[in-house]
Amino acid sequence: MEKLNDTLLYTLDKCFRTYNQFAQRNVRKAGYDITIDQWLILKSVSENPDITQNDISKIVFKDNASITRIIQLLISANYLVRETHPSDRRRVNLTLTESGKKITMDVNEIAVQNRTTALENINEETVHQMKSLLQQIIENCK
Amino acid sequence: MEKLNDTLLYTLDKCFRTYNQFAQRNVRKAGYDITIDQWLILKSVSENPDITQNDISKIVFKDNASITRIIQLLISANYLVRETHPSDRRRVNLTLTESGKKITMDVNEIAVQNRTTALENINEETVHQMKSLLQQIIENCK
DNA sequence: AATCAATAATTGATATATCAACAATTATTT
DNA sequence: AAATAATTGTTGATATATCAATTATTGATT
Repeated sequence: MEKLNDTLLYTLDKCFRTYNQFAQRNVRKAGYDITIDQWLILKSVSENPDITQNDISKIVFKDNASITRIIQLLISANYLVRETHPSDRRRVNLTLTESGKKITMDVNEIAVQNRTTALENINEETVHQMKSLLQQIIENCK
Repeated sequence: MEKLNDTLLYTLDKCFRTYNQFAQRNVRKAGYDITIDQWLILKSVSENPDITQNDISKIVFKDNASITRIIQLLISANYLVRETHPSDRRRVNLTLTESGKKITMDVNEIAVQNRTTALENINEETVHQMKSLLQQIIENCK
């Protein structure tokens, strides 16, 4: 039985978790009481104002149920407003509040900085290569 | 504000989740009622019989509290036995039961197969490159 | 030996992940 | 139009993630 930590996917796991913790720590250190996951949802609403929760779940790669619950928190934190969609009453209409807009932009700056730090000393070409590799793995897992 | 899904770390996230779901699905399809995370813990105990929970948490890159709780489940599923450590009573002594040993090996086979599938059409050299890149990112996040 | 610091593990609180079951609404079929 | 299917979202149950606080024990200091 091969050792646990020899595999690429172990390193992938570790990298993912390390980066997540790093990013979350920095957001908190900057004084924002929001998780990266919550921010990702705010961001996708801000980028696509007419988005459905189902679409969000695909974009951020999470379960529908998780999205519902994260959105409930964002509403009670007063970052989002939910109304029923005018033309399709199954859907919900999500709108960012003013403080929702503000925190989305503020945290975005931190996120950009996080990525810069995380990718320090790694050149564009390598990043590009890696992306297509990851894409290949994603395809293989379907 | 740049688009969500352009970044390397978004792809990393997606890849990680896709692989995890893929792997979990296959384990379940094979009839084993165990999560990948639980299996990882069984595996690290089997590889290091005298391991502490703290060490496990470092190896599988999770919080101490998570490890405690996952181990509680593994004990009630009768895959693990917990006793106090003879020479240090703060520690717990973890031992795999027979069925624990069996499932660890069985799921290992599936895991090997999963990795093979996930890494299909990707050559050794590229995998190697990617590992060191991920390692670099991990370093950058410290 | 008594005190203090460090280590190992647990517990509480809250957030998220996942699956399954469900309700409401809309779209399609007959 | 009525029946059926598909879509959108919610809820329940359970597992895991994370932080903070806590207990028990051991190690180090004085």
